[in-house]
Amino acid sequence: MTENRRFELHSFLPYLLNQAAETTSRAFAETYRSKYGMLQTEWRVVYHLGRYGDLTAKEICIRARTHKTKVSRAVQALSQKRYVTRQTWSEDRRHEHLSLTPQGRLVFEDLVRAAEAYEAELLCSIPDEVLTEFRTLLVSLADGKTT
Amino acid sequence: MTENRRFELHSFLPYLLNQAAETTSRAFAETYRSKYGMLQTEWRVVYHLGRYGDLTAKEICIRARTHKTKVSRAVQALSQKRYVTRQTWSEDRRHEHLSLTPQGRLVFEDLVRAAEAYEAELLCSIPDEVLTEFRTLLVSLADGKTT
DNA sequence: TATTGTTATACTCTATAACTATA
DNA sequence: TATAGTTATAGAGTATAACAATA
Repeated sequence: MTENRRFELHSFLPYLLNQAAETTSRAFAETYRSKYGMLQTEWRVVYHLGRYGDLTAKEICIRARTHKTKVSRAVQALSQKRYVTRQTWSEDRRHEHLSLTPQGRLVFEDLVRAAEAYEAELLCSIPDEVLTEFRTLLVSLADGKTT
Repeated sequence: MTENRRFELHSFLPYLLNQAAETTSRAFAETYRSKYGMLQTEWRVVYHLGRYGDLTAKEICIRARTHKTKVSRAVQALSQKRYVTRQTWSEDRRHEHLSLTPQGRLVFEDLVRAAEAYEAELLCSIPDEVLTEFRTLLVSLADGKTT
């Protein structure tokens, strides 16, 4: 900390991260919103079902670090849109197996393609080593580790 | 883009930025919230008045990239807390000059110290060159520049 | 007509508590 | 009792339109 450098909000990391997150998320959110009428948690649920196969709501909560109330409402919305089906498991009727419908799988595949293309565009000018370092730093900040 | 690497949400930049922004912002927000009962926009308004001197609401909107409705409500709240005073300008009665009260200035100084300490803690293990590069990247992402 | 600032409204995201049905 | 999932509610952030007062 240099004593004679004044504090600048515009270099303050939480502020910068917020601005960057807002800008980059908004553009992608516009994709799943306008094409499929989905919200953020819905996209995350579709992603996890598409990427890891059928899961219960509980498993999605853990993998996506998302609270059960959010997952519950997302699944309800996705079910109404016919992107996800729910089936009570006979051995323990508290669990529901969630699956993508064929239509839901198409949505998943389309959104993954869109996400890849969008990220490639965002990062086209950044060398791989820098990007790796950047991601590592973001993960450690996200995990609340100061080291 | 390597063809045989599957897309991972957990490396997707908007997702990572969101997580990092959430974690780092929450900790600092807890400071101005619990000590002074302030919300995010209120802290930003106090910061701009403390850092740049008296301003009109309009000027804060421009500098802080914040919509006038948010600034309006923040100023109202700060005025009730006696951190900010508002004075209509005689030459153009549509403008209001906003100033920190002495109490508001103490809040500003305390929060700037807290922000500096918090950021130092967040970044203690990151070399200066990396940090500079990191900030530059965040600014360009926040500005929506792909280059 | 244009500008500064306020009010109203709605939507998204986050967070928590209380509830159900099952076990 | 504990667990999976639902419903209700509130706070915070974002966005837009309509408005009043002033120029």
